[in-house]
Amino acid sequence: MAAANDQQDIKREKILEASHQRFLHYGYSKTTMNEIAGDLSMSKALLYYYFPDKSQLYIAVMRKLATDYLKTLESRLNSFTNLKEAFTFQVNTHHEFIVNNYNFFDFFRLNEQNLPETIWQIVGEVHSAELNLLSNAIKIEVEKGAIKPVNNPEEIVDVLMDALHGIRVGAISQKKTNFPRKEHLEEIHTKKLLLLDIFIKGLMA
Amino acid sequence: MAAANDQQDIKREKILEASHQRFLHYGYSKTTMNEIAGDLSMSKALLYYYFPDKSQLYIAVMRKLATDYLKTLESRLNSFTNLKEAFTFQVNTHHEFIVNNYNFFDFFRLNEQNLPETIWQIVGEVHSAELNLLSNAIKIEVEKGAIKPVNNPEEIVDVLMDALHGIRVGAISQKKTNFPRKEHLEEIHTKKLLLLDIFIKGLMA
DNA sequence: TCCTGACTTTTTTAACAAAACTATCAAAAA
DNA sequence: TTTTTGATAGTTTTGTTAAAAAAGTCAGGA
Repeated sequence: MAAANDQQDIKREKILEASHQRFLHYGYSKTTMNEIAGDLSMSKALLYYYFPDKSQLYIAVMRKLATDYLKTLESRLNSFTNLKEAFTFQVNTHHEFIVNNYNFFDFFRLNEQNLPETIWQIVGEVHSAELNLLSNAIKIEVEKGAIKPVNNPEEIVDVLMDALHGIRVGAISQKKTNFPRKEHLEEIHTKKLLLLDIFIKGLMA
Repeated sequence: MAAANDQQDIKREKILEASHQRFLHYGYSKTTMNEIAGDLSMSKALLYYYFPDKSQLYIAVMRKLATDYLKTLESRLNSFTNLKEAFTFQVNTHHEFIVNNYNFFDFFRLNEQNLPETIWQIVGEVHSAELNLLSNAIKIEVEKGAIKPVNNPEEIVDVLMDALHGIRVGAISQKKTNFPRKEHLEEIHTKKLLLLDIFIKGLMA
C-alpha cells in the first residue's frame, strides 16, 4: 500500500515537473495537455487520472512553487539580527523567485480578470504568510528594544508590501501591461531596495 | 479676428464641458458623438468641425483636467513650510481628483492595453510635473537645512510616487482589475497617508 | 466662417460553422 | 485492483459573415 502510494507520488511528481517546464516556457494557455503527456510519453488520459483538470494541474505546480518560496523565507527570516537584513532578504528572495519563474506567470498577464478562485487563494496564503513572517520580525525587534514600539506591525508590513509591489519602471509609471517586463526586473529590484532603505529608516525614527 | 476666435473658444469650451459630463457619467465607450451633439443641440458634424475625432475630444477634456490639477498643486505646493505638509497636500489633492473624476477614467480600466499614445503623453507630463514640484520641495528643505542633503531628490520622489501608486486594498493585494474600485478609495487614501508618514520620517532620519 | 443633413466608412455585435483542445469512459494491460 | 490507453463526447477558441450602430466626411446653405 505504501509502495503503491509512493509510486503514485513519484509519478505525480514527474507530471508536476514536466508541467512546470511547459508552463515556464510557454505559459498556461500555450501549453496543451497533449504536449505534457507527450513529454512524459504517456497518454493524455493518464494525466486526468492523476489530476482532475488542467487548471488544477497548474495550481498544483504553483502551490509547489509557493511552498518552496515560503520555505526559503521561513528558514532564514528569524535568523537575522536586524530588521533591515530580514526585509532585504525578503525582497531579494522575491526578486529571484519572480526572475526564475517569469514566464510561468503569463497566466496572470493574459487572463488578468476571472482567474480560478484557487489561484487567488494561493496568492492570499503566500501574502499572509509573508505578512506574518515580516511583522513577526518587527515584533522581535521591538521586544529586543532595537526599535521603538509599533502599535500595528501587520498594518505597517501590509503598506510596505503594497508599496514594494507598486514599484514600476520608467517615468511613465502606469503605462502598458501593468505587469513588468522581464528586462525591467533588475531596475525594479534596485528601486525596491531604495524604498526599503528609506522605509526602514522611517520605522526606526 | 479676435472676436471670431473668442466665439470659437467659447464654443469649444462648451463642447468640452458637455463631453466631460458624458464621459464622467457614462465613460468613453458608452458615450456617442450623437449624444454629445444632442446635449448641445447641435449637429454631430459640428463636433467634427471643432475636434478632429472622438479620441482627440476625450484627450482635450483630459488635458483640461490635468492642467487644472497641476495648477492646484503648483499654486500651493511651494507655500508650505515643511515637507510633510507639502507631500500630504499632494496626496490629498490627488485623492480628491480621482474621486471627483472616477468614472471618467473607465477608459483606462477597459482599454487597458493599446491606448492612444497621446494619453500616455499626458500621464507622463503630469507625472513629471508632480515629480518636479515634489523634488523641488525637497531641495528647498535641504537648502533651508531642515533635512540633511539628499543626493538625488528626483529618484526619491519617483520611488515614493510608485510606492503610493502601489497602495491597494485588502489582503489579496494583486487581485482583480488592478484599478481600485470606487468604494475602496477612502481606505487606500488612509493607507497612503500612513505610508507617507513613515516615508517622510525615513527621509528626515 | 459656421453649420447641417445626407452619405460613406469603420467598428461592434450576433450568429454560426469549423477547428482545437479539454475532459470522459469503457476496456485493455499490468 | 490499480494503472493505462484509444476512442469519443463536450466545450472553448477561432474564423466567417451579415446586420446594426457608431464614427467620420462632404457638398452646400446661412
